[in-house]
Amino acid sequence: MPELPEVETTRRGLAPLLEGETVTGVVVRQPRLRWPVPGDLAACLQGQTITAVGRRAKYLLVATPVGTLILHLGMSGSLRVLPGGGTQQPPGAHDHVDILLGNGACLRYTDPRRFGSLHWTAEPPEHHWLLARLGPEPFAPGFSGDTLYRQSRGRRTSIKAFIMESRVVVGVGNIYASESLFRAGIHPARAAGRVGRDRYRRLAEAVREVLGEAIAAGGTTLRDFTASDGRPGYFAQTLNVYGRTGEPCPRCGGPIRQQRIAQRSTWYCPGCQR
DNA sequence: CCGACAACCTGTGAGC
DNA sequence: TGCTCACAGGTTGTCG
Repeated sequence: MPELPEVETTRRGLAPLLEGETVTGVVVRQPRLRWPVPGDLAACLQGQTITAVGRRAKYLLVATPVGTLILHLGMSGSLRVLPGGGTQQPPGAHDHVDILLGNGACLRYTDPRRFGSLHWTAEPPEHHWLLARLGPEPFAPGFSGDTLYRQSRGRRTSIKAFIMESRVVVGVGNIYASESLFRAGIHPARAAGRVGRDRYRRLAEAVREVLGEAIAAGGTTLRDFTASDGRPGYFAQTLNVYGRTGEPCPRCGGPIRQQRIAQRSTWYCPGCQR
């Protein structure tokens, strides 16, 4: 999926196209996503005017006066706005949901692997069970090296698994975990509880830098991500270690190593990261 | 409570 | 060319 920068890129692309529009219809072709699409989604959204498109962690929040559509793109999801109610582009096998808008456009949700989800809530979205236990946003004051240090005391899990925990900080997925740890000079397999305060301060800064630069570049293009306007992101060109097995480390020139850590492929420089 | 792992899906690319 | 296998951006739930 889209990691946080891709979701934020999608949000920025969608917001001006959706805000102020009224939902005139909802077509659900495939309700079996990560969680079933609510059967009454059409009834909830019908006739509502979209007031804002927000984001919490990797969830997109489409707000209306009476409730919020909570959308997750999973590993392979994407959203596009199509003109002409989408009739000019007949839905493909993985185009699971269309949300029709008053101006004749169509918000189309596509997700081959179906790890994404759509929820509706009439409550403030932060109260929803999916969002209630999330940790701080990386750019919020609640996220810092000091909080990382405190939370990690006694933790024996790898620091890579630790910074990918959504209760610790949201938005650090598999790509940016490797990239952040490289910038901070920390070995991804090191136990989280055995990293000192100064190194956590560097890590917090690295997370903000990496995510911030990726957002500025419009996200990372890998296999199947494109921004909502169809243009690719350009951050992939600036990845230091992710997917670069055997290539020279940009800092020391030694070969980048790949290792399975926290059940996911992980890349690091054994010379620069301790 | 903690940590490891399975599970949910389809598509793609490598290797034979 | 075609088959099989490993792996892919996420997250919850379960088990020991």
